[in-house]
Amino acid sequence: MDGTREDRADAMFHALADRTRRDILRRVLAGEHSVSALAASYDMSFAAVQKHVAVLERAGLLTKRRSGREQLASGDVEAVRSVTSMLAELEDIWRGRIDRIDTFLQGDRPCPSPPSPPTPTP
Amino acid sequence: MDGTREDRADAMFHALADRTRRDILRRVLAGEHSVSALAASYDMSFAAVQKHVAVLERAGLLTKRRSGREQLASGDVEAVRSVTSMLAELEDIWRGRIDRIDTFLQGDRPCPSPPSPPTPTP
DNA sequence: ACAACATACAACTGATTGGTTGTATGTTGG
DNA sequence: CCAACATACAACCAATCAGTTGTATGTTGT
Repeated sequence: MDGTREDRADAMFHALADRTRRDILRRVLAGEHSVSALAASYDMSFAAVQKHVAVLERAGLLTKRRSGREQLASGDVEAVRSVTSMLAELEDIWRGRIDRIDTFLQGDRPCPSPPSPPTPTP
Repeated sequence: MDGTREDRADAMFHALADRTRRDILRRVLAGEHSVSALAASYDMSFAAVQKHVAVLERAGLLTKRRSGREQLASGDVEAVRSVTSMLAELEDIWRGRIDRIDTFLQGDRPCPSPPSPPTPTP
């Protein structure tokens, strides 16, 4: 049993499930920002913003790079794309349902239950 | 001040940030399932699964339809697509950064700070 | 050197979450 | 009718979360 794939999905969707973090992600996708520059934009403590940045970093959506005494955060668009591809998988599953209905209406084969994903029982 | 847009995003990403819920979503995107049929697939109580279904429903990722004594759940692919489009917005912002660098390298105009999204301070 | 800045991290709090059990309400097949 | 089924919902619990304050550590400009 692996789980690292699903763990990554957990971390990414969780990171995106907070509007402050989504806003931070927008800023760092637009360009590098130091943590304190980010913190200045929000009506909360520096430590709170720092934690949000850490959540985004753990999820891989953001990377940090030292520059003197500042820590410059930058959004990782590849990580965003990997989330998009997870959603694309969901769409594919849905498309599979339609295809199954099509073949059924054509009297083709008796609905051969699609290649269901690992079907974990957590 | 609205917030409903961001509220929807909160609900959707939160709903997706749990592997059991993602698994349920896969199943109901593939085809209708009653809540008890879903519950039978997981090693947790019926009530727990029922709550997961409710979270997905509140996020709009799933709709329920009564059929006799059963409640049939079906995945809403349009909602999945709306999440995809939120991610596409993020990618666009990133693309904007690249474009700005391009125009800068062309000595075009002095980086006219992109049309930053509402920039809320939560 | 040192004061101001940028960051990191620990400890605490209230709210939310994911899970449980128990109970109540409809629905159906025989 | 009624027993078995499908769902709903409340109350509770442990864990996690989002925020706070406080303290420690490294960096820089003068």
